[in-house]
Amino acid sequence: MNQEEKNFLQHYRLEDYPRPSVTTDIAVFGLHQEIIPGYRREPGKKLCILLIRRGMPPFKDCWALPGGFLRPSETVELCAGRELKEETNAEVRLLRHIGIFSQPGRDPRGWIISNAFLSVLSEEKLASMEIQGADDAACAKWFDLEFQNIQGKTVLTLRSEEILLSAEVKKITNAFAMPEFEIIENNGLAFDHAKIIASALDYLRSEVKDFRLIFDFLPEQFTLTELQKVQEAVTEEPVLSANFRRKISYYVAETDLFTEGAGHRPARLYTKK
Amino acid sequence: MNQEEKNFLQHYRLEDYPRPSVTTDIAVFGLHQEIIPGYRREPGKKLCILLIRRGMPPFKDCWALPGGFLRPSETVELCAGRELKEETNAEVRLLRHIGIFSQPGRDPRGWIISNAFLSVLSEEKLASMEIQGADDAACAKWFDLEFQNIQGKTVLTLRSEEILLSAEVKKITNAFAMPEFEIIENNGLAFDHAKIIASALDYLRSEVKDFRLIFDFLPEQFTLTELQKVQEAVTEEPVLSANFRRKISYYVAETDLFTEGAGHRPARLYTKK
DNA sequence: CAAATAGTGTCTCTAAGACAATATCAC
DNA sequence: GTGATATTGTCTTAGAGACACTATTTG
Repeated sequence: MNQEEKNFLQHYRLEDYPRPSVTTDIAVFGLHQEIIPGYRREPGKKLCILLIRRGMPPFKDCWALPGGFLRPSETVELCAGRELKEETNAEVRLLRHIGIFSQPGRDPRGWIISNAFLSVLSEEKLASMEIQGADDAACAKWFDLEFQNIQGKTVLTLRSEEILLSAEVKKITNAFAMPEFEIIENNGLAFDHAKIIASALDYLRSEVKDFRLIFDFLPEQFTLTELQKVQEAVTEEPVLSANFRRKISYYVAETDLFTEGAGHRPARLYTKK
Repeated sequence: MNQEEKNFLQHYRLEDYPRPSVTTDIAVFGLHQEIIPGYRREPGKKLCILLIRRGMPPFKDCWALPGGFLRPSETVELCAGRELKEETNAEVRLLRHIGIFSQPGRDPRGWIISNAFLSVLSEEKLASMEIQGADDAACAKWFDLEFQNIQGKTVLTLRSEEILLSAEVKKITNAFAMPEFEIIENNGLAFDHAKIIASALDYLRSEVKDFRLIFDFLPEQFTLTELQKVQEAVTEEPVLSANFRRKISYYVAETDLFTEGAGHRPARLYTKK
Protein backbone atom coordinates (compact mmCIF):
# COMPACT_ATOMS: atom_id res chain seq x y z
CA MET A 1 0.00 0.00 0.00
CA ASN A 2 1.44 3.37 -0.98
CA GLN A 3 1.54 6.62 1.01
CA GLU A 4 -1.52 8.11 -0.68
CA GLU A 5 -3.66 5.11 0.29
CA LYS A 6 -2.34 5.21 3.86
CA ASN A 7 -3.17 8.90 4.24
CA PHE A 8 -6.59 8.38 2.81
CA LEU A 9 -7.39 5.53 5.15
CA GLN A 10 -6.14 7.47 8.17
CA HIS A 11 -8.69 10.18 7.60
CA TYR A 12 -11.53 8.02 6.36
CA ARG A 13 -14.42 7.66 8.78
CA LEU A 14 -17.08 5.10 7.97
CA GLU A 15 -19.13 6.55 10.82
CA ASP A 16 -19.72 9.69 8.78
CA TYR A 17 -22.17 7.78 6.60
CA PRO A 18 -25.44 6.15 7.66
CA ARG A 19 -25.24 2.45 8.47
CA PRO A 20 -27.96 -0.14 8.97
CA SER A 21 -28.01 -2.76 11.69
CA VAL A 22 -27.48 -6.20 10.24
CA THR A 23 -29.00 -9.41 11.56
CA THR A 24 -29.14 -13.06 10.61
CA ASP A 25 -32.22 -15.28 10.79
CA ILE A 26 -31.91 -19.03 10.56
CA ALA A 27 -34.55 -21.48 9.38
CA VAL A 28 -33.51 -24.81 10.90
CA PHE A 29 -35.37 -27.78 9.47
CA GLY A 30 -35.61 -31.26 10.90
CA LEU A 31 -37.81 -34.32 10.84
CA HIS A 32 -40.37 -35.38 13.36
CA GLN A 33 -41.64 -38.95 13.85
CA GLU A 34 -45.30 -39.32 13.14
CA ILE A 35 -47.08 -42.37 14.53
CA ILE A 36 -49.25 -44.02 11.90
CA PRO A 37 -52.09 -46.15 13.27
CA GLY A 38 -51.98 -49.78 12.19
CA TYR A 39 -50.54 -53.07 13.23
CA ARG A 40 -46.74 -53.03 13.03
CA ARG A 41 -46.55 -49.87 10.90
CA GLU A 42 -43.32 -47.92 10.73
CA PRO A 43 -43.60 -44.30 11.87
CA GLY A 44 -43.84 -41.66 9.17
CA LYS A 45 -41.83 -38.46 8.95
CA LYS A 46 -42.99 -34.87 9.03
CA LEU A 47 -40.94 -31.78 8.25
CA CYS A 48 -40.52 -29.40 11.18
CA ILE A 49 -38.86 -26.07 11.86
CA LEU A 50 -37.30 -24.55 14.97
CA LEU A 51 -38.88 -21.33 16.23
CA ILE A 52 -38.49 -19.23 19.36
CA ARG A 53 -41.07 -17.30 21.26
CA ARG A 54 -39.88 -13.72 21.54
CA GLY A 55 -39.36 -12.68 25.16
CA MET A 56 -38.90 -8.98 24.36
CA PRO A 57 -40.60 -6.39 22.18
CA PRO A 58 -41.01 -5.93 19.32
CA PHE A 59 -43.38 -8.81 18.59
CA LYS A 60 -43.16 -10.00 22.21
CA ASP A 61 -44.82 -13.43 22.49
CA CYS A 62 -44.89 -13.91 18.74
CA TRP A 63 -42.93 -16.77 17.22
CA ALA A 64 -39.83 -16.02 15.19
CA LEU A 65 -36.81 -17.57 13.55
CA PRO A 66 -33.78 -17.68 15.81
CA GLY A 67 -31.21 -15.04 14.92
CA GLY A 68 -29.59 -11.83 16.00
CA PHE A 69 -27.22 -8.99 15.33
CA LEU A 70 -23.99 -9.27 13.40
CA ARG A 71 -20.89 -8.42 15.43
CA PRO A 72 -17.62 -6.92 14.24
CA SER A 73 -14.99 -9.50 13.25
CA GLU A 74 -17.42 -12.28 12.42
CA THR A 75 -18.83 -13.35 9.09
CA VAL A 76 -22.60 -13.57 8.62
CA GLU A 77 -22.27 -17.37 8.63
CA LEU A 78 -20.52 -17.38 12.00
CA CYS A 79 -23.14 -14.99 13.32
CA ALA A 80 -25.90 -17.36 12.23
CA GLY A 81 -24.22 -20.30 13.94
CA ARG A 82 -23.52 -18.33 17.10
CA GLU A 83 -27.00 -16.87 17.47
CA LEU A 84 -28.60 -20.21 16.87
CA LYS A 85 -26.49 -21.78 19.61
CA GLU A 86 -27.17 -18.90 22.02
CA GLU A 87 -30.90 -18.81 21.49
CA THR A 88 -31.81 -22.45 21.09
CA ASN A 89 -28.72 -24.45 22.07
CA ALA A 90 -28.77 -26.09 18.63
CA GLU A 91 -25.49 -26.54 16.77
CA VAL A 92 -25.31 -26.89 13.00
CA ARG A 93 -22.53 -27.73 10.61
CA LEU A 94 -24.36 -26.65 7.49
CA LEU A 95 -25.74 -23.32 6.31
CA ARG A 96 -27.10 -21.96 3.06
CA HIS A 97 -27.64 -18.27 2.43
CA ILE A 98 -31.23 -17.87 1.22
CA GLY A 99 -31.41 -14.17 0.65
CA ILE A 100 -31.25 -10.73 2.14
CA PHE A 101 -34.33 -8.96 3.40
CA SER A 102 -33.94 -5.22 3.38
CA GLN A 103 -37.41 -3.78 2.80
CA PRO A 104 -37.58 -0.47 4.70
CA GLY A 105 -39.97 -0.76 7.62
CA ARG A 106 -39.61 -4.53 7.99
CA ASP A 107 -38.49 -4.05 11.61
CA PRO A 108 -40.22 -1.48 13.85
CA ARG A 109 -36.96 -0.84 15.68
CA GLY A 110 -35.58 0.93 12.63
CA TRP A 111 -33.18 0.32 9.78
CA ILE A 112 -32.38 -3.38 10.09
CA ILE A 113 -31.58 -5.71 7.22
CA SER A 114 -31.54 -9.44 7.67
CA ASN A 115 -29.56 -12.26 6.13
CA ALA A 116 -31.68 -15.38 5.92
CA PHE A 117 -30.04 -18.77 6.28
CA LEU A 118 -31.24 -22.31 5.99
CA SER A 119 -29.94 -25.24 7.97
CA VAL A 120 -30.78 -28.89 8.52
CA LEU A 121 -30.51 -30.97 11.67
CA SER A 122 -30.36 -34.75 11.49
CA GLU A 123 -32.87 -36.82 13.45
CA GLU A 124 -30.00 -38.07 15.60
CA LYS A 125 -28.78 -34.63 16.53
CA LEU A 126 -32.30 -33.33 16.88
CA ALA A 127 -33.01 -36.04 19.46
CA SER A 128 -29.74 -35.70 21.36
CA MET A 129 -29.75 -31.93 21.52
CA GLU A 130 -31.48 -30.25 24.39
CA ILE A 131 -33.33 -27.46 22.59
CA GLN A 132 -33.99 -24.63 24.99
CA GLY A 133 -34.81 -20.98 24.75
CA ALA A 134 -32.36 -18.43 26.14
CA ASP A 135 -31.34 -14.84 25.59
CA ASP A 136 -33.98 -12.97 23.58
CA ALA A 137 -35.87 -16.22 23.26
CA ALA A 138 -38.33 -17.03 26.01
CA CYS A 139 -38.66 -20.52 24.69
CA ALA A 140 -37.71 -22.64 21.66
CA LYS A 141 -39.96 -25.23 20.04
CA TRP A 142 -40.17 -27.46 16.98
CA PHE A 143 -43.19 -26.78 14.78
CA ASP A 144 -44.57 -29.25 12.26
CA LEU A 145 -44.65 -27.52 8.93
CA GLU A 146 -46.95 -27.69 5.94
CA PHE A 147 -46.69 -25.56 2.83
CA GLN A 148 -49.44 -26.26 0.36
CA ASN A 149 -51.59 -24.85 -2.35
CA ILE A 150 -55.16 -24.87 -1.09
CA GLN A 151 -57.76 -23.54 -3.48
CA GLY A 152 -55.24 -21.38 -5.28
CA LYS A 153 -53.82 -20.06 -2.03
CA THR A 154 -50.28 -20.82 -0.90
CA VAL A 155 -50.58 -21.51 2.80
CA LEU A 156 -47.93 -22.08 5.44
CA THR A 157 -49.13 -23.95 8.52
CA LEU A 158 -47.05 -24.42 11.68
CA ARG A 159 -48.21 -26.64 14.53
CA SER A 160 -46.69 -27.45 17.90
CA GLU A 161 -48.92 -29.22 20.39
CA GLU A 162 -51.55 -26.62 21.24
CA ILE A 163 -50.01 -23.78 19.20
CA LEU A 164 -51.16 -23.10 15.64
CA LEU A 165 -49.53 -20.47 13.42
CA SER A 166 -50.32 -19.80 9.80
CA ALA A 167 -49.64 -17.46 6.93
CA GLU A 168 -50.75 -17.03 3.36
CA VAL A 169 -48.05 -16.04 0.91
CA LYS A 170 -47.82 -15.46 -2.82
CA LYS A 171 -44.86 -15.99 -5.09
CA ILE A 172 -44.15 -12.91 -7.15
CA THR A 173 -41.25 -11.35 -9.01
CA ASN A 174 -40.08 -7.98 -7.76
CA ALA A 175 -39.14 -4.87 -9.74
CA PHE A 176 -35.85 -6.48 -10.76
CA ALA A 177 -37.45 -9.74 -11.91
CA MET A 178 -36.25 -11.55 -8.78
CA PRO A 179 -38.59 -14.21 -7.41
CA GLU A 180 -39.80 -13.55 -3.88
CA PHE A 181 -42.74 -14.15 -1.59
CA GLU A 182 -45.24 -11.58 -0.50
CA ILE A 183 -47.19 -11.97 2.76
CA ILE A 184 -50.95 -11.91 2.20
CA GLU A 185 -51.97 -12.88 5.70
CA ASN A 186 -50.03 -13.66 8.87
CA ASN A 187 -51.12 -15.19 12.16
CA GLY A 188 -48.57 -15.28 14.95
CA LEU A 189 -45.24 -14.99 13.16
CA ALA A 190 -42.95 -12.05 13.97
CA PHE A 191 -41.56 -9.53 11.47
CA ASP A 192 -41.48 -10.74 7.85
CA HIS A 193 -40.54 -14.24 8.94
CA ALA A 194 -43.40 -15.87 7.05
CA LYS A 195 -41.71 -14.61 3.91
CA ILE A 196 -38.32 -15.93 4.99
CA ILE A 197 -39.73 -19.34 5.92
CA ALA A 198 -41.49 -19.59 2.56
CA SER A 199 -38.27 -18.72 0.71
CA ALA A 200 -36.25 -21.18 2.75
CA LEU A 201 -38.74 -23.96 2.18
CA ASP A 202 -38.87 -23.26 -1.53
CA TYR A 203 -35.09 -23.49 -1.65
CA LEU A 204 -34.99 -26.63 0.49
CA ARG A 205 -37.52 -28.41 -1.70
CA SER A 206 -35.64 -27.87 -4.91
CA GLU A 207 -32.41 -28.99 -3.25
CA VAL A 208 -33.94 -32.14 -1.80
CA LYS A 209 -35.61 -33.00 -5.11
CA ASP A 210 -32.17 -33.01 -6.70
CA PHE A 211 -30.70 -35.12 -3.89
CA ARG A 212 -28.84 -32.29 -2.24
CA LEU A 213 -29.23 -31.51 1.50
CA ILE A 214 -31.32 -34.69 1.68
CA PHE A 215 -28.60 -36.66 3.47
CA ASP A 216 -28.27 -34.03 6.18
CA PHE A 217 -31.61 -35.07 7.65
CA LEU A 218 -30.34 -38.59 8.41
CA PRO A 219 -27.52 -40.21 10.37
CA GLU A 220 -24.35 -41.47 8.66
CA GLN A 221 -26.05 -44.76 7.79
CA PHE A 222 -29.60 -45.01 6.54
CA THR A 223 -31.94 -47.17 4.49
CA LEU A 224 -33.19 -46.14 1.08
CA THR A 225 -36.73 -46.09 2.37
CA GLU A 226 -35.75 -43.58 5.04
CA LEU A 227 -34.18 -41.42 2.37
CA GLN A 228 -37.33 -41.64 0.31
CA LYS A 229 -39.44 -40.63 3.28
CA VAL A 230 -37.25 -37.57 3.77
CA GLN A 231 -37.91 -36.49 0.21
CA GLU A 232 -41.62 -37.12 0.55
CA ALA A 233 -41.83 -35.24 3.85
CA VAL A 234 -39.97 -32.21 2.50
CA THR A 235 -41.65 -31.96 -0.89
CA GLU A 236 -45.06 -33.21 0.30
CA GLU A 237 -45.24 -35.31 -2.85
CA PRO A 238 -45.30 -39.13 -3.02
CA VAL A 239 -42.67 -41.02 -5.03
CA LEU A 240 -42.67 -44.56 -6.42
CA SER A 241 -40.02 -46.46 -4.51
CA ALA A 242 -38.67 -48.43 -7.46
CA ASN A 243 -37.94 -45.23 -9.35
CA PHE A 244 -36.59 -43.41 -6.32
CA ARG A 245 -34.13 -46.25 -5.69
CA ARG A 246 -32.87 -46.19 -9.23
CA LYS A 247 -32.25 -42.47 -9.19
CA ILE A 248 -30.67 -42.27 -5.75
CA SER A 249 -28.35 -45.19 -6.47
CA TYR A 250 -25.76 -42.89 -8.03
CA TYR A 251 -25.45 -40.91 -4.81
CA VAL A 252 -25.16 -43.68 -2.22
CA ALA A 253 -22.79 -46.52 -1.34
CA GLU A 254 -23.86 -49.89 0.02
CA THR A 255 -22.70 -51.14 3.41
CA ASP A 256 -22.80 -54.73 4.63
CA LEU A 257 -25.17 -53.79 7.43
CA PHE A 258 -28.89 -54.34 7.70
CA THR A 259 -31.65 -53.16 9.99
CA GLU A 260 -32.75 -55.77 12.54
CA GLY A 261 -35.82 -56.83 14.45
CA ALA A 262 -38.26 -54.61 12.61
CA GLY A 263 -40.99 -57.18 12.09
CA HIS A 264 -40.43 -57.34 8.36
CA ARG A 265 -37.70 -57.87 5.82
CA PRO A 266 -34.45 -56.21 6.94
CA ALA A 267 -33.28 -53.22 4.92
CA ARG A 268 -29.74 -52.64 3.78
CA LEU A 269 -27.95 -49.62 5.23
CA TYR A 270 -26.28 -47.16 2.90
CA THR A 271 -23.94 -44.21 3.26
CA LYS A 272 -23.60 -41.04 1.18
CA LYS A 273 -21.19 -41.49 -1.72
CA MET B 1 -49.23 -2.49 18.79
CA ASN B 2 -49.77 -2.31 22.55
CA GLN B 3 -48.40 0.16 25.07
CA GLU B 4 -45.53 -2.06 26.19
CA GLU B 5 -44.24 -2.32 22.63
CA LYS B 6 -44.57 1.43 22.10
CA ASN B 7 -42.63 2.22 25.27
CA PHE B 8 -39.95 -0.23 24.35
CA LEU B 9 -39.51 1.20 20.87
CA GLN B 10 -39.40 4.76 22.19
CA HIS B 11 -36.35 3.98 24.28
CA TYR B 12 -34.65 1.56 21.93
CA ARG B 13 -31.53 2.90 20.27
CA LEU B 14 -30.03 0.87 17.45
CA GLU B 15 -27.02 3.19 17.57
CA ASP B 16 -26.03 1.69 20.91
CA TYR B 17 -24.84 -1.44 19.11
CA PRO B 18 -22.06 -1.72 16.56
CA ARG B 19 -23.16 -1.58 12.91
CA PRO B 20 -21.30 -2.41 9.73
CA SER B 21 -21.38 -0.38 6.55
CA VAL B 22 -23.25 -2.23 3.83
CA THR B 23 -22.48 -2.04 0.13
CA THR B 24 -23.66 -3.64 -3.07
CA ASP B 25 -21.43 -4.79 -5.91
CA ILE B 26 -22.90 -5.63 -9.30
CA ALA B 27 -21.46 -7.97 -11.90
CA VAL B 28 -23.05 -6.85 -15.18
CA PHE B 29 -22.55 -9.29 -18.03
CA GLY B 30 -23.03 -8.66 -21.70
CA LEU B 31 -21.91 -9.91 -25.08
CA HIS B 32 -19.27 -8.49 -27.32
CA GLN B 33 -19.04 -9.05 -31.08
CA GLU B 34 -15.92 -10.85 -32.12
CA ILE B 35 -14.84 -10.61 -35.75
CA ILE B 36 -13.90 -14.00 -37.13
CA PRO B 37 -11.60 -13.89 -40.16
CA GLY B 38 -12.99 -15.54 -43.29
CA TYR B 39 -15.11 -14.75 -46.30
CA ARG B 40 -18.68 -13.89 -45.29
CA ARG B 41 -18.39 -15.24 -41.73
CA GLU B 42 -20.85 -14.09 -39.10
CA PRO B 43 -19.25 -12.46 -36.06
CA GLY B 44 -18.88 -14.59 -32.94
CA LYS B 45 -19.86 -13.61 -29.43
CA LYS B 46 -17.70 -13.22 -26.34
CA LEU B 47 -18.88 -12.80 -22.77
CA CYS B 48 -17.87 -9.52 -21.19
CA ILE B 49 -18.26 -7.77 -17.86
CA LEU B 50 -18.51 -4.12 -16.89
CA LEU B 51 -15.78 -2.81 -14.56
CA ILE B 52 -14.81 0.62 -13.32
CA ARG B 53 -11.38 2.01 -12.62
CA ARG B 54 -11.34 3.28 -9.07
CA GLY B 55 -10.67 7.01 -8.89
CA MET B 56 -10.18 7.07 -5.12
CA PRO B 57 -8.34 5.01 -2.54
CA PRO B 58 -8.50 2.30 -1.45
CA PHE B 59 -7.32 0.37 -4.51
CA LYS B 60 -7.04 3.59 -6.51
CA ASP B 61 -6.47 2.75 -10.19
CA CYS B 62 -7.41 -0.90 -9.68
CA TRP B 63 -10.44 -2.26 -11.51
CA ALA B 64 -13.57 -3.09 -9.55
CA LEU B 65 -17.21 -4.02 -9.87
CA PRO B 66 -19.52 -1.01 -9.83
CA GLY B 67 -21.32 -0.58 -6.53
CA GLY B 68 -21.60 1.51 -3.42
CA PHE B 69 -23.10 2.10 -0.02
CA LEU B 70 -26.64 1.22 0.96
CA ARG B 71 -28.77 4.21 1.96
CA PRO B 72 -31.64 4.36 4.44
CA SER B 73 -35.06 3.71 2.91
CA GLU B 74 -33.86 1.72 -0.06
CA THR B 75 -33.63 -2.03 -0.54
CA VAL B 76 -30.34 -3.63 -1.50
CA GLU B 77 -31.78 -4.25 -4.98
CA LEU B 78 -32.59 -0.57 -5.45
CA CYS B 79 -29.14 0.34 -4.18
CA ALA B 80 -27.55 -1.96 -6.75
CA GLY B 81 -29.58 -0.43 -9.56
CA ARG B 82 -28.91 3.12 -8.38
CA GLU B 83 -25.17 2.72 -7.93
CA LEU B 84 -24.83 1.05 -11.29
CA LYS B 85 -26.61 3.95 -12.96
CA GLU B 86 -24.55 6.54 -11.06
CA GLU B 87 -21.19 4.96 -11.70
CA THR B 88 -21.53 3.64 -15.23
CA ASN B 89 -24.76 5.11 -16.61
CA ALA B 90 -26.01 1.56 -17.28
CA GLU B 91 -29.61 0.72 -16.45
CA VAL B 92 -30.77 -2.82 -15.76
CA ARG B 93 -34.17 -4.38 -15.26
CA LEU B 94 -32.88 -7.65 -13.86
CA LEU B 95 -30.89 -8.55 -10.76
CA ARG B 96 -29.98 -11.74 -8.97
CA HIS B 97 -28.53 -11.83 -5.46
CA ILE B 98 -25.39 -13.94 -5.63
CA GLY B 99 -24.24 -13.84 -2.05
CA ILE B 100 -23.02 -11.77 0.80
CA PHE B 101 -19.36 -11.18 1.41
CA SER B 102 -18.58 -10.37 5.02
CA GLN B 103 -15.07 -11.69 5.68
CA PRO B 104 -13.48 -9.34 8.25
CA GLY B 105 -10.67 -7.37 6.64
CA ARG B 106 -12.06 -7.62 3.10
CA ASP B 107 -12.09 -3.82 2.90
CA PRO B 108 -9.19 -1.78 4.31
CA ARG B 109 -11.58 1.05 5.21
CA GLY B 110 -13.04 -1.09 7.97
CA TRP B 111 -16.13 -3.13 8.70
CA ILE B 112 -17.90 -3.29 5.35
CA ILE B 113 -20.02 -6.16 4.11
CA SER B 114 -21.06 -6.44 0.51
CA ASN B 115 -24.10 -7.82 -1.26
CA ALA B 116 -23.11 -9.21 -4.62
CA PHE B 117 -25.56 -9.02 -7.50
CA LEU B 118 -25.57 -10.31 -11.02
CA SER B 119 -27.18 -8.62 -13.98
CA VAL B 120 -27.35 -9.02 -17.74
CA LEU B 121 -27.49 -6.37 -20.44
CA SER B 122 -28.78 -7.17 -23.91
CA GLU B 123 -26.59 -6.47 -26.93
CA GLU B 124 -29.10 -3.84 -28.00
CA LYS B 125 -29.03 -1.95 -24.73
CA LEU B 126 -25.31 -2.42 -24.42
CA ALA B 127 -24.81 -0.74 -27.78
CA SER B 128 -27.31 2.08 -27.22
CA MET B 129 -26.17 2.93 -23.71
CA GLU B 130 -23.39 5.39 -23.30
CA ILE B 131 -21.28 3.66 -20.68
CA GLN B 132 -19.24 6.25 -18.81
CA GLY B 133 -17.43 6.46 -15.52
CA ALA B 134 -18.63 8.97 -12.92
CA ASP B 135 -18.65 9.40 -9.17
CA ASP B 136 -16.13 7.11 -7.49
CA ALA B 137 -15.39 5.64 -10.89
CA ALA B 138 -12.69 7.32 -12.95
CA CYS B 139 -13.78 5.32 -15.96
CA ALA B 140 -15.98 2.39 -16.92
CA LYS B 141 -15.05 -0.28 -19.45
CA TRP B 142 -16.24 -3.62 -20.80
CA PHE B 143 -13.77 -6.46 -20.30
CA ASP B 144 -13.82 -9.68 -22.29
CA LEU B 145 -14.01 -12.50 -19.83
CA GLU B 146 -12.64 -16.01 -19.73
CA PHE B 147 -12.99 -18.46 -16.88
CA GLN B 148 -11.23 -21.72 -17.54
CA ASN B 149 -9.46 -24.64 -16.02
CA ILE B 150 -5.86 -24.55 -17.20
CA GLN B 151 -3.63 -27.31 -15.93
CA GLY B 152 -5.75 -27.86 -12.85
CA LYS B 153 -5.90 -24.14 -12.12
CA THR B 154 -9.13 -22.16 -12.32
CA VAL B 155 -8.18 -18.92 -13.99
CA LEU B 156 -10.17 -15.75 -14.58
CA THR B 157 -8.89 -13.56 -17.43
CA LEU B 158 -10.22 -10.08 -18.20
CA ARG B 159 -9.14 -8.16 -21.27
CA SER B 160 -9.98 -4.69 -22.56
CA GLU B 161 -7.86 -3.34 -25.39
CA GLU B 162 -4.48 -2.86 -23.78
CA ILE B 163 -5.51 -3.80 -20.23
CA LEU B 164 -5.09 -7.35 -18.94
CA LEU B 165 -6.33 -8.45 -15.53
CA SER B 166 -6.27 -11.96 -14.15
CA ALA B 167 -6.87 -14.01 -11.05
CA GLU B 168 -6.55 -17.61 -9.99
CA VAL B 169 -9.35 -18.92 -7.78
CA LYS B 170 -10.27 -22.23 -6.22
CA LYS B 171 -13.70 -23.58 -5.44
CA ILE B 172 -13.91 -24.72 -1.83
CA THR B 173 -16.56 -25.30 0.79
CA ASN B 174 -16.36 -23.16 3.89
CA ALA B 175 -16.76 -24.14 7.55
CA PHE B 176 -20.53 -24.42 7.08
CA ALA B 177 -20.30 -26.57 3.95
CA MET B 178 -21.20 -23.63 1.73
CA PRO B 179 -19.51 -23.55 -1.66
CA GLU B 180 -17.37 -20.48 -2.28
CA PHE B 181 -14.29 -19.31 -4.14
CA GLU B 182 -10.94 -18.57 -2.59
CA ILE B 183 -8.50 -16.17 -4.25
CA ILE B 184 -5.14 -17.80 -4.93
CA GLU B 185 -3.64 -15.00 -6.99
CA ASN B 186 -4.92 -11.61 -8.07
CA ASN B 187 -3.60 -9.13 -10.63
CA GLY B 188 -5.32 -5.78 -10.85
CA LEU B 189 -8.75 -6.41 -9.33
CA ALA B 190 -9.79 -4.42 -6.25
CA PHE B 191 -10.93 -5.88 -2.91
CA ASP B 192 -12.22 -9.47 -3.08
CA HIS B 193 -13.87 -8.81 -6.43
CA ALA B 194 -12.15 -11.74 -8.12
CA LYS B 195 -14.09 -13.95 -5.73
CA ILE B 196 -17.36 -12.19 -6.46
CA ILE B 197 -16.85 -12.35 -10.21
CA ALA B 198 -16.09 -16.08 -10.00
CA SER B 199 -19.24 -16.69 -7.94
CA ALA B 200 -21.36 -14.63 -10.31
CA LEU B 201 -20.01 -16.42 -13.36
CA ASP B 202 -20.56 -19.79 -11.76
CA TYR B 203 -24.15 -18.83 -11.05
CA LEU B 204 -24.67 -17.38 -14.53
CA ARG B 205 -23.36 -20.50 -16.23
CA SER B 206 -25.72 -22.84 -14.46
CA GLU B 207 -28.64 -20.54 -15.19
CA VAL B 208 -27.82 -20.21 -18.88
CA LYS B 209 -27.30 -23.97 -19.24
CA ASP B 210 -30.86 -24.45 -18.03
CA PHE B 211 -32.20 -21.76 -20.39
CA ARG B 212 -32.69 -19.14 -17.72
CA LEU B 213 -31.22 -15.61 -18.03
CA ILE B 214 -30.19 -16.64 -21.55
CA PHE B 215 -32.89 -14.52 -23.23
CA ASP B 216 -31.77 -11.41 -21.39
CA PHE B 217 -28.64 -11.20 -23.52
CA LEU B 218 -30.67 -10.76 -26.70
CA PRO B 219 -33.32 -8.37 -28.06
CA GLU B 220 -37.02 -9.26 -28.06
CA GLN B 221 -36.63 -11.20 -31.32
CA PHE B 222 -33.70 -13.45 -32.09
CA THR B 223 -32.65 -16.45 -34.13
CA LEU B 224 -32.00 -19.83 -32.57
CA THR B 225 -28.39 -19.66 -33.70
CA GLU B 226 -27.93 -16.42 -31.79
CA LEU B 227 -29.37 -18.06 -28.72
CA GLN B 228 -26.99 -20.96 -29.12
CA LYS B 229 -24.04 -18.61 -29.44
CA VAL B 230 -25.06 -16.96 -26.16
CA GLN B 231 -24.96 -20.30 -24.42
CA GLU B 232 -21.62 -21.18 -25.96
CA ALA B 233 -20.11 -17.81 -25.07
CA VAL B 234 -21.25 -17.99 -21.44
CA THR B 235 -20.41 -21.61 -20.74
CA GLU B 236 -17.34 -21.74 -23.02
CA GLU B 237 -18.56 -25.14 -24.24
CA PRO B 238 -19.64 -26.01 -27.80
CA VAL B 239 -23.12 -27.44 -28.43
CA LEU B 240 -24.50 -29.37 -31.40
CA SER B 241 -27.06 -27.16 -33.06
CA ALA B 242 -29.60 -29.90 -33.84
CA ASN B 243 -29.75 -30.86 -30.17
CA PHE B 244 -29.78 -27.29 -28.93
CA ARG B 245 -32.73 -26.50 -31.17
CA ARG B 246 -34.69 -29.46 -29.93
CA LYS B 247 -34.16 -28.52 -26.29
CA ILE B 248 -34.77 -24.80 -26.63
CA SER B 249 -37.96 -25.36 -28.64
CA TYR B 250 -40.05 -25.63 -25.46
CA TYR B 251 -38.97 -22.15 -24.37
CA VAL B 252 -39.47 -20.14 -27.55
CA ALA B 253 -42.30 -19.12 -29.87
CA GLU B 254 -41.97 -18.78 -33.65
CA THR B 255 -42.64 -15.48 -35.40
CA ASP B 256 -43.32 -15.02 -39.11
CA LEU B 257 -40.20 -12.90 -39.51
CA PHE B 258 -36.84 -13.84 -40.98
CA THR B 259 -33.39 -12.27 -41.10
CA GLU B 260 -32.53 -10.70 -44.46
CA GLY B 261 -29.55 -10.01 -46.67
CA ALA B 262 -27.06 -12.06 -44.70
CA GLY B 263 -25.42 -13.81 -47.62
CA HIS B 264 -26.85 -17.18 -46.68
CA ARG B 265 -30.17 -18.83 -45.89
CA PRO B 266 -32.43 -16.53 -43.84
CA ALA B 267 -33.10 -17.53 -40.25
CA ARG B 268 -36.48 -17.47 -38.59
CA LEU B 269 -36.89 -15.03 -35.69
CA TYR B 270 -38.26 -16.28 -32.40
CA THR B 271 -39.48 -14.71 -29.16
CA LYS B 272 -39.33 -15.98 -25.60
CA LYS B 273 -42.37 -18.07 -24.73
C1' DC C 1 -21.52 -22.93 -58.47
C1' DA C 2 -19.27 -21.91 -53.89
C1' DA C 3 -19.45 -20.33 -49.24
C1' DA C 4 -21.92 -19.92 -45.43
C1' DT C 5 -25.52 -20.59 -42.38
C1' DA C 6 -30.41 -22.63 -41.41
C1' DG C 7 -32.91 -26.38 -40.44
C1' DT C 8 -34.53 -31.61 -40.44
C1' DG C 9 -34.21 -36.62 -39.78
C1' DT C 10 -32.73 -40.53 -37.46
C1' DC C 11 -30.09 -43.86 -34.74
C1' DT C 12 -28.55 -45.05 -30.17
C1' DC C 13 -28.56 -44.89 -25.45
C1' DT C 14 -29.96 -43.37 -20.99
C1' DA C 15 -33.26 -42.20 -17.73
C1' DA C 16 -37.97 -41.47 -15.96
C1' DG C 17 -42.67 -43.06 -14.86
C1' DA C 18 -45.79 -46.76 -14.01
C1' DC C 19 -46.67 -51.04 -12.32
C1' DA C 20 -46.05 -56.02 -11.44
C1' DA C 21 -43.67 -59.42 -9.03
C1' DT C 22 -40.69 -61.48 -5.66
C1' DA C 23 -38.06 -61.64 -1.03
C1' DT C 24 -37.65 -61.74 3.91
C1' DC C 25 -38.39 -60.82 8.33
C1' DA C 26 -41.49 -61.14 13.29
C1' DC C 27 -45.25 -63.00 15.21
C1' DG D 1 -49.56 -68.10 7.00
C1' DT D 2 -50.17 -62.96 7.61
C1' DG D 3 -48.81 -58.31 7.74
C1' DA D 4 -45.53 -55.34 6.72
C1' DT D 5 -41.71 -53.59 4.35
C1' DA D 6 -37.59 -54.42 1.03
C1' DT D 7 -36.02 -55.11 -3.43
C1' DT D 8 -35.91 -56.32 -8.36
C1' DG D 9 -37.67 -56.56 -13.11
C1' DT D 10 -39.72 -54.78 -17.16
C1' DC D 11 -42.58 -52.18 -20.36
C1' DT D 12 -43.21 -47.74 -22.35
C1' DT D 13 -42.02 -43.27 -23.40
C1' DA D 14 -39.23 -38.96 -23.37
C1' DG D 15 -35.09 -36.85 -23.96
C1' DA D 16 -29.98 -36.28 -24.79
C1' DG D 17 -25.95 -36.86 -27.77
C1' DA D 18 -23.96 -37.71 -32.20
C1' DC D 19 -24.02 -37.23 -36.91
C1' DA D 20 -25.74 -37.22 -41.65
C1' DC D 21 -28.43 -34.81 -44.66
C1' DT D 22 -31.26 -31.14 -47.01
C1' DA D 23 -32.49 -26.05 -47.81
C1' DT D 24 -31.75 -21.30 -49.00
C1' DT D 25 -29.57 -17.26 -49.56
C1' DT D 26 -25.66 -13.89 -51.83
C1' DG D 27 -21.77 -13.10 -54.67
